[in-house]
Amino acid sequence: MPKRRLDNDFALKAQDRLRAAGLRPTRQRVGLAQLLFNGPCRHLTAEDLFAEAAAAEISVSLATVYNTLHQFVEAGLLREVLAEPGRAYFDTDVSNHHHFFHADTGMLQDIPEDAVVIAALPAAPEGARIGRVEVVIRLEKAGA
Amino acid sequence: MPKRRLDNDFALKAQDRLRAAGLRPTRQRVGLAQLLFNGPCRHLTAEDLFAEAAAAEISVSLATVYNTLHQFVEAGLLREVLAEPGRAYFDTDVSNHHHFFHADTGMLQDIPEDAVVIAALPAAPEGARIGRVEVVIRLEKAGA
DNA sequence: TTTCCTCCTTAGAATCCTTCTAAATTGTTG
DNA sequence: CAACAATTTAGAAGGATTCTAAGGAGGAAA
Repeated sequence: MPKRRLDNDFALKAQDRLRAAGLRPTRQRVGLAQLLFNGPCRHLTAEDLFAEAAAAEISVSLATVYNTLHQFVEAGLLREVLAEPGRAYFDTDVSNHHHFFHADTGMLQDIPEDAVVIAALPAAPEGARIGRVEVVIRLEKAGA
Repeated sequence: MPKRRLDNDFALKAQDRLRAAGLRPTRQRVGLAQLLFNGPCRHLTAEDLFAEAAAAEISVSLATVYNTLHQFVEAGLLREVLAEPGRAYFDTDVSNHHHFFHADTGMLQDIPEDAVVIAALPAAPEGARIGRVEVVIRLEKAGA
């Protein structure tokens, strides 16, 4: 039984994950997948991930970070969240849930799925079907 | 009794509206307010409004359109809606309602308030209060 | 109405985030 | 290992929005 470092384990898992999604497990994609999916779920921007990669000495260009994030969204590995205009946030939690958005800090915070109960939805207009229902609760500072 | 053209009536209404919101009724703000608030509610971008102003021969710079839109949001005359990353939409309907977002066309469509019923919301985190609850229902093309 | 002061508008540059480009590299398959 | 297609890259390009510094306009008071 070959000895393995933890890093390699993670790398292998990431590889499988990518292959399962139909994405070639390149060095860059594996590295980014490790950063994204090892550890707890969180929200980040492309720049955030680019900085993390640099810190982790994973050599990758910003263009590839953008490409990879979109491919991961496409593949269902990530979700894109709308919070602020002019900046895209990505959520490593792809399960069905909603968000608080702290208007003062620009921070996103998860809301567990069952904390929001939607009792009625309209029918989709002709020719369309409902893809996803996204609830964002904007938060202001308390003493306003 | 002085004779008045319809335009002037609208202009007077817009002036009052601006004054009530604490905004000086400048030529540009009055013009934009007329474009925005005469006629049915709708969604538009800064560029849309800039083009409408040009078409209506209201001389105003793009910078002022942006400034004015934000001031109107601040004053509660408009709402900003999140739909696509990288582009801000403004909604002339400030009443409580939600939106369909057509993923293929980028179009926003209003949902009457009572078509979405939210039965439970989480409490706001410590130090914050809930500002607004925004529901966006993403629509895909039907045959997908 | 004239003055004065402040707020507002402006054109253009600047900035920010994101995508594109064309060339070099890498993964995969035979 | 060769060959091919997919991927990565740096830098340029793009689009939306904000900033800047200067001139212009509202309106309160004289």
